[in-house]
Amino acid sequence: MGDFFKRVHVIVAGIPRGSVMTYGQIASIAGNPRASRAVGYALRATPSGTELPWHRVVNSKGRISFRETLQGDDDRSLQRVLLEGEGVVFRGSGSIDLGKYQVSF
DNA sequence: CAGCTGACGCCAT
DNA sequence: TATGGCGCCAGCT
Repeated sequence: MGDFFKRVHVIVAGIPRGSVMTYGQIASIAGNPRASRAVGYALRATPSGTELPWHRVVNSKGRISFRETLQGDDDRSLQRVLLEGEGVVFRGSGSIDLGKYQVSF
């Protein structure tokens, strides 16, 4: 794992409960404003079992990118369920209000 | 060393 | 609003 992955890990670990950050934002803070894809790769490569709040990372449109069907609930992703569990409200279109939940620095 | 891939972003249609 | 195409960068083969 490169240094970039480590930084992404640290940044994501610091996202407060009930808030989110975008891939681009994380990439920027990590040092490479255009490495948003690499951020997704970093999260995907993260071994399960860690307590990394990966579900608090969404794309620039405030939408979920990675969908994992949940047993008995076709149209909902695990990520969405986890966020709703923290109080994040999804709009009918399936997006969240970034202006309200995104962490700002 | 040279592609290939992806939990993305941005702009044109 | 919804798609589609292309650029980007780090890791993997």
